[in-house]
Amino acid sequence: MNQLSRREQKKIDNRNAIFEAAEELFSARGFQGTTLEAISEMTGLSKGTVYLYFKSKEELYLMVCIKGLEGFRGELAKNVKKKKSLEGKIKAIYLTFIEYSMRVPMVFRVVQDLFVERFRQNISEKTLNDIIAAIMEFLNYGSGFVQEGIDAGVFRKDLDPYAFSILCWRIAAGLIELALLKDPKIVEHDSLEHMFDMSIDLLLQGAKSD
Amino acid sequence: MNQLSRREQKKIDNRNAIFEAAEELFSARGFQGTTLEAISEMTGLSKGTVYLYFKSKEELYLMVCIKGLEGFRGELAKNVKKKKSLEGKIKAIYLTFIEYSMRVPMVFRVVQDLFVERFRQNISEKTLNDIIAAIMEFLNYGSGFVQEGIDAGVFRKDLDPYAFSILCWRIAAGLIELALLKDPKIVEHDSLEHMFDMSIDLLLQGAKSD
Amino acid sequence: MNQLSRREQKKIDNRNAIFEAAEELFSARGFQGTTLEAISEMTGLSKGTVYLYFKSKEELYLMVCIKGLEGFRGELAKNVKKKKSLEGKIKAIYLTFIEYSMRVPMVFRVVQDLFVERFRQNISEKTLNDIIAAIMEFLNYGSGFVQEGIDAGVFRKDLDPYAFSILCWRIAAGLIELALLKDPKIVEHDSLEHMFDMSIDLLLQGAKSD
Amino acid sequence: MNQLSRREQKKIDNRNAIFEAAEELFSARGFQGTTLEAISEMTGLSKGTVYLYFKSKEELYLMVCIKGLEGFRGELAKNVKKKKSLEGKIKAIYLTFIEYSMRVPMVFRVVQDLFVERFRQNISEKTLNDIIAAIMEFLNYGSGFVQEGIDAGVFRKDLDPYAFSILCWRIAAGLIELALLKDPKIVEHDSLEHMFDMSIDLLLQGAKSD
DNA sequence: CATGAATGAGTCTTCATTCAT
DNA sequence: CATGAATGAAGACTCATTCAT
Repeated sequence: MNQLSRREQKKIDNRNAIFEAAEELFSARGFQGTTLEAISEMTGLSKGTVYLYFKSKEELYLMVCIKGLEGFRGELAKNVKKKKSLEGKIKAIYLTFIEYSMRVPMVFRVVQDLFVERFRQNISEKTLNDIIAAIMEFLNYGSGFVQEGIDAGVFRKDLDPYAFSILCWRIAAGLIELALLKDPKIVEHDSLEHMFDMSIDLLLQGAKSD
Repeated sequence: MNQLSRREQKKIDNRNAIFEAAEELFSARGFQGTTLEAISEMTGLSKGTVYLYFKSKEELYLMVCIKGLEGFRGELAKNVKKKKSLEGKIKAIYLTFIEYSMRVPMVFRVVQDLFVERFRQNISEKTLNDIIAAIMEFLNYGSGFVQEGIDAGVFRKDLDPYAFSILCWRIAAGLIELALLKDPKIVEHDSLEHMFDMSIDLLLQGAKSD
Repeated sequence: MNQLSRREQKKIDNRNAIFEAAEELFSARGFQGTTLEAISEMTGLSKGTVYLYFKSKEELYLMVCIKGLEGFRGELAKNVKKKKSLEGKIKAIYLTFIEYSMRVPMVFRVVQDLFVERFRQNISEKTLNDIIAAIMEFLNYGSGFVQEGIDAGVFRKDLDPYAFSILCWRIAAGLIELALLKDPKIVEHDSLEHMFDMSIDLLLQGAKSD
Repeated sequence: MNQLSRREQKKIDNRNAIFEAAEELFSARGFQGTTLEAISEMTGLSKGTVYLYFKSKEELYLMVCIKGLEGFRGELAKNVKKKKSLEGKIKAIYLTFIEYSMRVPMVFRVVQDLFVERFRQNISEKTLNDIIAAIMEFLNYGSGFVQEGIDAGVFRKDLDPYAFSILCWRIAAGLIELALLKDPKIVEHDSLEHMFDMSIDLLLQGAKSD
């Protein structure tokens, strides 16, 4: 049983090693730019071994995306639950997205890429749709709260909840991109923290009625 | 001399043809996704000919980026000059950036790419700095007007002009990314136009004093 | 001893299981098209286990071939014995060959394969000669009856018994190839049954004196 | 013009070299057994070059098949025209098939392979259908003459022309396979020639009324 | 200058075989 | 004996780059 468990552990370790290497490489070099060779080198495993754990480069990519999205989903639910007010919940979504993207940039990068047409090449329609569906789920999650706010008279009647969610998402994404730059030639980190708050406050303020 | 000038003209035409094909293809398919084959097909010139004008695929890419930034600079100056009010000028910068990015996505792409490690690998330090300098120049250009606004009492005294510029830039970028998606699975184009206006109005409103 | 014999039985069972899976797969998909993976899956045994019983994929292939030829030999003897008349015996050989080939295509395949250079490459001279010897044994077996027929005045004096056997063999082979096509795009199975009978009747009629 | 023609000639030569190497290799080793490496080595050209002339291994394979079938078609028409009698024409088809297969064995082998299910793996449905269509065209060509014979009262009324064509084809194929064996361990060439005539005579005799 | 044929390094993927457990 | 994870040598195919014409 000890022996078995050592073997099993090795398998799990290998799988994780491949996964993590993939996360890092896909995130740094994108789908096309990442080679199986690089993954195998980084893990110290052979190329063939990668195929024991994932049936193709694309599946591996999809797994990385999905795992990241699920991690985000969990964190989101937790943080939103903590807040009572509608505004607090919406703000929590916004800031959780930013905070999670900063902590697990791979997911952000990978979704960001998929989202830009040119990186879609070589990725199957199905994988694409799976991920787009996940994104839309998050957008709808946010829209729900916005709608509640409209119904409660807190937000403007003429606000399109879905459009507002997208706006928030894209603004956050725009800022995260900047924040992820390791080399802060353009802006310091302190200002960024400030921008995160400033931007969501601005957004919420704009959404409020009168 | 006539002969010579005709030949010279031909050279210029060829170079331009390659340039334009490259702009379109790099912008639609990215660096890796664009093949020399595609460029040569689109221009009607041979693959070998491309190498007479540019010493490598990468050099061509950089040339295209740089030219795009210069084009943007020109357009920006022109549009800003048209507006009298400070707010109008700032809005002009914001919207010119969006409009130009939609029309010549290449420029937008190159700047976005800088954010991603993988593109830095293929680009020399000098070129990188050149492009970052160009970006900061634009940011400072915007900051100038914001500062004017603060001095004139139109904008809040506590506004950081540079940070505000960056915020505008990133918000615009987040939206452009979405807009550049040809396949509007997530949002329709009409809503986007609306978002462009909504976002800058929101930003300016947030910046104003009181 | 009971323990031992149970273990021994298990060994025999495993060997047989591998053998049968190999027969089915080699016959359906050929040597190259059959993977160890498929064999191991079909038997429920691991890939490594296959190597405990056979030292390579090729050895397994040869074993399967040889066993098939022996099976055919047995069936042939049995069916021929049942028939009293010379013609009946010859017909029995012909039809047993066809029927056996349809039921255990592997045997048929291996003999056919011998005709093709590519299979000779992977097979040792000795094995090749063994198989050719087996074929000639069958041909001579048939020739014997034909010779009897000539001696008895039933068949034409000028008939070459060995050549006639070969003719029968090749005709049967030509038809079997067609019949083994699972996808009856070219001819339906009913017509095939008819062709089997038609062909041997034609052959025997042609062989008869007068 | 001399220069141009030398270049053009080189292209034609290369294409032919690839074609011939492919014919030989496909015929000797089958589709799966033939590697691009082998083709490139045999021609002295690089692997990449093969792809300049044929867009895939499969296309090359298809080309080889088609060219062979067309060569056969031409020869067939010529030889059939020479004969006046129906029986002569049918015999001409039969013998032309044999003679052509002996002279250009690649085509025979390649078609023979396609015909056996296991070699179909890795070959697209389209290629397969193209070749099956060509085979059926030949079969129908033969059937036409058989039908004429039935209508003219020369052949038995109950003869199925298409089935008879197939029978002839398979018998011929069975004999050719044997004849193509370079190493005449089983039968000498003289006997084979005799078998070719014997078999068609037998077939025609069987087809005749009464 | 222009061409485009040729190259060969590089990419994903498969699979027979080995070996530590 | 049995396992199945790991390997690495191919294999088909792509593409930036070169070079003879």
